[in-house]
Amino acid sequence: MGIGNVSERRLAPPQVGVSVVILALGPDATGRSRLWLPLVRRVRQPFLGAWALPGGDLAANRSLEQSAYAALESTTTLHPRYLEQLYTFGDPGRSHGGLPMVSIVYWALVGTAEAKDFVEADNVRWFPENELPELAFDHKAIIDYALWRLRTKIAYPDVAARLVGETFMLSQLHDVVEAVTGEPVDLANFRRRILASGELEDTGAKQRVGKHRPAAVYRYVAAASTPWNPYDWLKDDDDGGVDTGGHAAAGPAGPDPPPVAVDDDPMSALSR
Amino acid sequence: MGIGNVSERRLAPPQVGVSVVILALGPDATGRSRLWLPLVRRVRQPFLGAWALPGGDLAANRSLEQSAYAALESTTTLHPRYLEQLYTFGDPGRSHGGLPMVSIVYWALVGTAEAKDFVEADNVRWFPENELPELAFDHKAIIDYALWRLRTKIAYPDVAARLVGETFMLSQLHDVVEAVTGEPVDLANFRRRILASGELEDTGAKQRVGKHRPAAVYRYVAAASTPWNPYDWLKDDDDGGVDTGGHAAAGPAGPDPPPVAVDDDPMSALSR
DNA sequence: ACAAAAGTGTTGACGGTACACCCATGC
DNA sequence: GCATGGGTGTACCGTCAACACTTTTGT
Repeated sequence: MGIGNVSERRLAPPQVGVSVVILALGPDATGRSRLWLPLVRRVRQPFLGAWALPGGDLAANRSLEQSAYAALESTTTLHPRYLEQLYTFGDPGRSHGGLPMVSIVYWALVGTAEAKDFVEADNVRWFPENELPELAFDHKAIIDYALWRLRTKIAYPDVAARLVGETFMLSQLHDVVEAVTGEPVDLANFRRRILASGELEDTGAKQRVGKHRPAAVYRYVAAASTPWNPYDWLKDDDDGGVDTGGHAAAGPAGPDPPPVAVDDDPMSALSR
Repeated sequence: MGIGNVSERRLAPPQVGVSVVILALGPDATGRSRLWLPLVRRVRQPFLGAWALPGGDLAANRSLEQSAYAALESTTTLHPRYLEQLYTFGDPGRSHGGLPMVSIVYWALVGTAEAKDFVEADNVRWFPENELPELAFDHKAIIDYALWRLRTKIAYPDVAARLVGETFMLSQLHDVVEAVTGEPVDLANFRRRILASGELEDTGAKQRVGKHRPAAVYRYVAAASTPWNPYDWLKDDDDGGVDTGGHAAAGPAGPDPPPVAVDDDPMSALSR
């Protein structure tokens, strides 16, 4: 669009995009677990040819979450098991010469089980978190921020659980936490803490990994006081006073507000 | 702008606004402390005449924070002591008939000391949190969300401190916490916990409130591992790898990420 | 029997809560 | 002295880290 001079461009409404930081577990060269994320190669200026977060313009008839989901679909067929708004970036200058740009950024977790169908299309590639290429705009900083968020939340059973498959052994969950934090975690205490949360259910199945004692297989079940996001209030506003559930259980240092439970049907989060 | 039919309007870029939930302490009818917030009366459709959050369009040459600050200035001359991005709302239908609208919402705390100059302009009025009028759009839900955020964070010394004046007695801080949470808090334990945080400094001054023993006067001093926001990474990205400081001190259940320390000079947060 | 991972028990440090108590001040 | 809030002491309890220990499996 040919808006010519500077003063006119200042009045032009900023472009609004929705981007997603998609995180999945995968093996690194040595076989250890590591976080991977898909990036897309830019096909236009600025930063033509550079790698960037998946994203797109916000369509006016879609919710932010739907737009984030659409961006996610552009790089992987995997269903997100977790999708949460991360932050909105909109400072002038971050586009480095393009139009002023507001980016509403989400972060998503996808299960590791399915993560092998890393659809490597022409302009999409998965990178391990510690070997990122040069990134467009301020996307490197955004990814770092998303990783920080993940690391501060990985202690919560639901977050860790959404990085593995539908069912899992406790040792898997433990590996995930150690991979994400980089810190060793006492397995015995981890077991107790995670089980005490009441958010894991023993499926009854056993799984043998080596030639050793088989481990119990668990499934994640949402806690009674479910995750919580601003849309709950929006809904209440419309249909009047539904009990929002005891989020007070989270306590004053609780697992901060707007996570969105994307259960097993990923569309459930989109139809709110 | 005269975009006529529906399919064209869908393609129109959404309007981007920045709004602020401004919170201050004030007395209620019985003299108890209570949260107050300023609202503005809408002067155009939709929701003409209804009360709404202060806000404005996002100017392309301003940062989000600057825009939030500008919105704040439209209702009060008070300087924010705390300013943090709350959430971005952008679902279709929330504008109830207007253009599709994305609202990037901040929340701000202003000190109670100065809060008496509630500039009650024609179209601005302060309301106590429990006696809000009918609100435009989904602003009621947004305010409820901001209040929830405040209540989950009020246990942290810095948040509580920013709701009172520059200096204060511990009993004042205690009153604030009780007013915000609505729960009684053991004063003796509150003292110890808050002092143990290391974020309060004894000014040496004493203040007498009744005819009783005078109380020590404290001042808030930022902790070594300071508050933390995404812009830190953006800055690091530009000038290369400055140590971001030990935000790990917050721990896994820590006081979640993006608060913005608005010290005593409110512009300091805007020049980042 | 042995190796290796699954899973349990025990202890002690720490932080928070409840509540009794002393201190400083004005009347 | 006595009332009133400022400020301290202490005992108890729950949570969690550390780490020794037992159990179950395959070879």
